[in-house]
Amino acid sequence: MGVPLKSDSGADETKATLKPTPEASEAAGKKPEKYQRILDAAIEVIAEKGFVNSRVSDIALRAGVADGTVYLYFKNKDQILMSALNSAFTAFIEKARSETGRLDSAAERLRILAQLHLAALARNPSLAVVFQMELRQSARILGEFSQHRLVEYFDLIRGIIRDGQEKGTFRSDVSDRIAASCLFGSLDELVTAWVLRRHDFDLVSKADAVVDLFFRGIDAR
Amino acid sequence: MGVPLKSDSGADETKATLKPTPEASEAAGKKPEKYQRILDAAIEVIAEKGFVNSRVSDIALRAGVADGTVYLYFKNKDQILMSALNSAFTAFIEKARSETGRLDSAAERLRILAQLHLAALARNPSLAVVFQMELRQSARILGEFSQHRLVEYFDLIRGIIRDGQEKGTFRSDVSDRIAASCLFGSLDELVTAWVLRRHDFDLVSKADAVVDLFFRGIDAR
Amino acid sequence: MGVPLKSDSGADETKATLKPTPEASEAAGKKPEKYQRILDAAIEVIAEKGFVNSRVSDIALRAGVADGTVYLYFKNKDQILMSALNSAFTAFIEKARSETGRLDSAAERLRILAQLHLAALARNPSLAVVFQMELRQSARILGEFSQHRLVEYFDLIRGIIRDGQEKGTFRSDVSDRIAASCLFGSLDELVTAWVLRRHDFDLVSKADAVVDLFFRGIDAR
Amino acid sequence: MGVPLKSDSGADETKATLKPTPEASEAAGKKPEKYQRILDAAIEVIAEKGFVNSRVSDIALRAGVADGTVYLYFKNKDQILMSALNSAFTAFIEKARSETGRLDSAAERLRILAQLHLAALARNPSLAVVFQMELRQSARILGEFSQHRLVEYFDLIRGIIRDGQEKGTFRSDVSDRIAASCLFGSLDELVTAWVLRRHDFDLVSKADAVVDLFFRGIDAR
DNA sequence: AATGAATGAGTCTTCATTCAT
DNA sequence: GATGAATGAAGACTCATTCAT
Repeated sequence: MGVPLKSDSGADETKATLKPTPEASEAAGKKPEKYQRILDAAIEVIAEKGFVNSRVSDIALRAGVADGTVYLYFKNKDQILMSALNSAFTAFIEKARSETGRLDSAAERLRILAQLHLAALARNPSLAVVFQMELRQSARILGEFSQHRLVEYFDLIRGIIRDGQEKGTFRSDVSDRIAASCLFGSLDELVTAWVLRRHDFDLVSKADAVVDLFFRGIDAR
Repeated sequence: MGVPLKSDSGADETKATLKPTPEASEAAGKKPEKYQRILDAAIEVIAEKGFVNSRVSDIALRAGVADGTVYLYFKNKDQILMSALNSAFTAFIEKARSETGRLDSAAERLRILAQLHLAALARNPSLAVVFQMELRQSARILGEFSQHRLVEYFDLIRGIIRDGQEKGTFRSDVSDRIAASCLFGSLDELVTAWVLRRHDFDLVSKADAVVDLFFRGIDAR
Repeated sequence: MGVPLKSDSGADETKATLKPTPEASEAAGKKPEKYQRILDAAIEVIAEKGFVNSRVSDIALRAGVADGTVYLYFKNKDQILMSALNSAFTAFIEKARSETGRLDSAAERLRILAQLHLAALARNPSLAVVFQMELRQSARILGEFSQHRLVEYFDLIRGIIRDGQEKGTFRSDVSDRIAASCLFGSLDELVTAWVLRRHDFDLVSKADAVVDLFFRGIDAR
Repeated sequence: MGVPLKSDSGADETKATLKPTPEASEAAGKKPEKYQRILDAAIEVIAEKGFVNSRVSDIALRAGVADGTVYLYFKNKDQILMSALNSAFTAFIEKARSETGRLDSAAERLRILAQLHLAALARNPSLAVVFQMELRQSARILGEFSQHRLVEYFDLIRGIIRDGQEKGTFRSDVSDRIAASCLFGSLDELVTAWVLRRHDFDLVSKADAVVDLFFRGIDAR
């Protein structure tokens, strides 16, 4: 799974949409600033210890609030992870759609997408850890959330591929679903390796190699 | 990560090597039959509920033994998962090495590898779930096990790719590491989709499409 | 072993020093009242059933708190016993030092000490049971605690004896260590008998007989 | 409490009485040699780890028998400790009675008794540990055993003291019960110190000093 | 008689969640 | 809204004891 995203603190012009609408109704009348602080703390803590090994009190401590305060902003522990993944995802998807939308070439759009994917995670290593390590779990444990959001992302990729196929840029004898799986899987695996190897290489600079391989294949001819 | 494997019940001619060496010395003087039964039960239960949500008593119940008996064969709950991943991995790697070893063409070896990868997981859906969902977790939670074993697999793939590059079959302007990541990631993502979508398509039959895409790329020309 | 002490509820003028310093820093920001309640409950329960047969839930129940609450005040079950012994010991030693300090005659100081020893345990029969029955165990099981605290008490006794020897009140041909052992052992045995015979005689009133026997032996004439 | 004794291996002419009648009927038709081996192993293990921390399997291992075999000779774990204490006690008491019986002077009998007490424990340090550390526990936990056996010992001491009082050797204004407590307590405390200080002094040679102190106190003149 | 694999009852401890202040 | 002390359900693990061989 592993999914690109962009934390609260990064959006440019999309920021306005994200902050004020903390993808839920939880943070009703409370200070959204504290909501975000808890979310950021949660991502850090979960990245360090994993979701199951993270105590709500750890998160509260890191966020500088009391344990009980967490429950003013989140229904339960699961919702914290959910919200963190969700908000990051939303930010990423928004940006991905807007950035790729202004391009014509399907190939160029995929290249940009790959760069955004890697850049989003490279920018926030903690979030990257959470996405690569906790998302699959959550897929089954925390319900269908991730699947829905991932499907959005997959649909974006598949749409671009189909577009390229219709325009004759891409081979049409390949299922767009499988092609999307391969591209996503390639990027995802790269991020996982980057996480497991503790960021010992530059992630974003690998985008071109991956996309190039995806485009041209490994065959010598 | 997601990793192919083959449970006890699957090996053909390699079976002899696998069964008698239940990668552990734990089950010293006890019946290896019971060891395997607990392992199989564990895989099923973990596949259904996830590792953290699986009770040792669930596993014991499924295996038809008393709770305490589990601890005659495994040091603790973590070791059960560890052993399951490990034994399946070993079985897969052995088979992969032997099957690919008898081929000359690097391309053909990759194709076979992809088929084995998908077939191993398709054959044992529970194990597939465990690998796709729990392995990354375990990478961080249960220590470095999975990384070491995965590296073995990666090295196998990379070796074949480098061989193809040296023989001129594959492009040499692509890092073997990145290429291996892409191939593995593509297969892995396919399996994850298959798991999350509850096996609603035939996994093994997709091997050719993935390998073909990996070989030739998506570019129309 | 068996050691006199005085629980929270008994100090006269020394109370102020004892209560505010519940020899622990554990119960940081929590109500010290609850800390003491758990300690008292623990002493009662342990006195009745012995340490190993006492459930933490028994203690919690007796203290009128939830099981988990015990762990807000004590690190684990061992620490409960530790703290009980320690706090009682501290209270006794303080009082013993202050009471004997205001006397001149070594003989008189030993007599008072013996009375305090017996009185402290007679006053809190549960604590007496714990001291007579659990302290030796704890010497080996819970670490060196009891030894250190007992040494304090022995040193107090030995100091008085040496003083008497120097002043010519006591025979000098007797090792102060052995003499202290005999006096302590005599008192301790008396308390043990009192405990095992379920308090069927008045403990404190035996102090004079014991001291008298001890004196007529060690007295220079 | 702490009680003198003499392990199986030490009795001279009393041995015959002890071995063949392993104070119970447990070892019915089994080899008494194995019974004794288990008992000795138990004493060693319990001395090292304490009763509660000793596993039956530890004892079996040390005795060189299977776990289940222990239960052919002993009803349960408690009975092992019980039997160990009991058999040692019986051996000691028998010897004490016979040795003191052949003397006339009450003073001399007490002196010999003290020497036997210390010698019995000094001879078998493991047993000494068990007696000093586990006996009080067992007094309450394992039932009334120790009390009954201890009463035997106390009665022996008290009888000698009363005899001395009647003969005018000892002061009559001292309760024989208290005097016995003091003598026993003094010896017991000495042994405890010897155990806790890991045998860093010679135990038996202290007998005279203790008895001397006791005498000069209780002596009519 | 001896074995030792199997049993399963028993308990300490953790930690998400609540709620009185 | 914020706090954090209190709650108590839940579960991994141990080990005395049994019994089929």
